[in-house]
Amino acid sequence: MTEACDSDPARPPRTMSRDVRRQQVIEATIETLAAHGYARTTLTQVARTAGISHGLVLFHFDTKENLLSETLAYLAEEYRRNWTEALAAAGPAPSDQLNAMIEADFNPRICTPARLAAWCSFWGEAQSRPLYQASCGDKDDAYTSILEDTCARLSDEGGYGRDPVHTARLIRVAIEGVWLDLMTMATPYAREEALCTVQMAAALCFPDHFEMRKA
Amino acid sequence: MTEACDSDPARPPRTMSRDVRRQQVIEATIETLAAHGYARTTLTQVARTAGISHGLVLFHFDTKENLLSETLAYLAEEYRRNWTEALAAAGPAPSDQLNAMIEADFNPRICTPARLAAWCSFWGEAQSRPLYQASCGDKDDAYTSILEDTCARLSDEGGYGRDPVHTARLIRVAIEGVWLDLMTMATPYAREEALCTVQMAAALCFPDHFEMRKA
DNA sequence: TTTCTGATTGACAGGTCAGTCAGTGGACTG
DNA sequence: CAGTCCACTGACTGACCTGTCAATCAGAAA
Repeated sequence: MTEACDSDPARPPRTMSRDVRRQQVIEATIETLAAHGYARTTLTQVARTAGISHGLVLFHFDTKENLLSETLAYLAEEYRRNWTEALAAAGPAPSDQLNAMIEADFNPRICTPARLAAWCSFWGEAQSRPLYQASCGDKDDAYTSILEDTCARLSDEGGYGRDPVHTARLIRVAIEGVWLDLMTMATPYAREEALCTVQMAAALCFPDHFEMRKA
Repeated sequence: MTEACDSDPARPPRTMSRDVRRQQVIEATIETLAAHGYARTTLTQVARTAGISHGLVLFHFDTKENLLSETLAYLAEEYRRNWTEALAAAGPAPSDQLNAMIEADFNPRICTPARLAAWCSFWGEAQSRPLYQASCGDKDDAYTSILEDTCARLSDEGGYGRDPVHTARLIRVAIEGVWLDLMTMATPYAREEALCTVQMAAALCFPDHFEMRKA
């Protein structure tokens, strides 16, 4: 019985503020989804990962369904904020903005094995649950329209004459495709390698603004 | 006791009836996965879809786990045979072969909503189940190496100087990405439109051999 | 200190599901 | 016709999981 030393002043307090506890449970849910998959994610397992009782999980989230949909919303919002901030930090040139959006998707902070696996779990269930489909779809709708706009401006600026809708779609599906690779392959290639693959697509579309890097 | 002579065509089709029933159950499993998602796929639901008792499902497949992994193997084999046959039917030119492999992935027979949804269900669980990961991975390994070889020959023939590994990967992730679109979008674009997106990627890589069609 | 409030626990109820099993029925055989 | 085989059924069991609830506990307020 080596309970954490009661004298340790750094030990987290037994009770926590509502928001802190909720975020902790959501992070535990992401970990559990990644480790066991959607079908084997139980409240008891999430609670164990978070180091609390399963009753407390329901105290904060009412139902399992609600916990999962809030977790998805959390991931979607995290994703949105990530590329929004990257876009704001990038230069005004369309090529800089396009590159910023691409690189944002491979930011080590959000492109972790656990988060990718959690996304994949939700995709697998989304088809049969309109609630999830909405979250996944909204995430993409915003991203897509900005991406199309950026591609349109870059195409105009460089005189490429590309159709922005199809160009943006190609880049977006390339990103989702390498994500799927990173998730489902037994020994996936590096995140850097994944980024290069997408940048290769951009270089093929806009050769004067992107270079074909080799991993 | 001699095994039923499944090699003897004159014999009454006792074993064949067994195979027919098994395939029927597997098709019902695919339907159920698509309609309810992996987590809500129960033996009772599969049995109801197939119009039999749930005891019979277990009679033929022993365990639920086994039913699901056999369903995945069935899908993987169906996928493999589809592109293999397409390749055999195509002309010998690398560009014909590449186009055949791409078009095969959008063959209406395998690119149905139910099958795409079933694939997605398995992807969502594969991360936490080495058994599934093997089936998904093997499927891709064979496809990838042929695709890389075809890209290499096409690149040589046309003097494109493309790196076959990265080019093949881009085309493959584009395919997987549009598949994911078709699965997760509330109102996805047409299958024909998806095919065009992938062919656009091929046209960017090999402009003298593919044309940029507009949907 | 006492009181109050809200976080936290864990036992429990209700329900679902995978897997078991004894028995049924139809087809084939002798 | 009697016997055998085997696909097939459906009631049943044991395990597990979600959600409830009364009791407990920690910290803030009075």
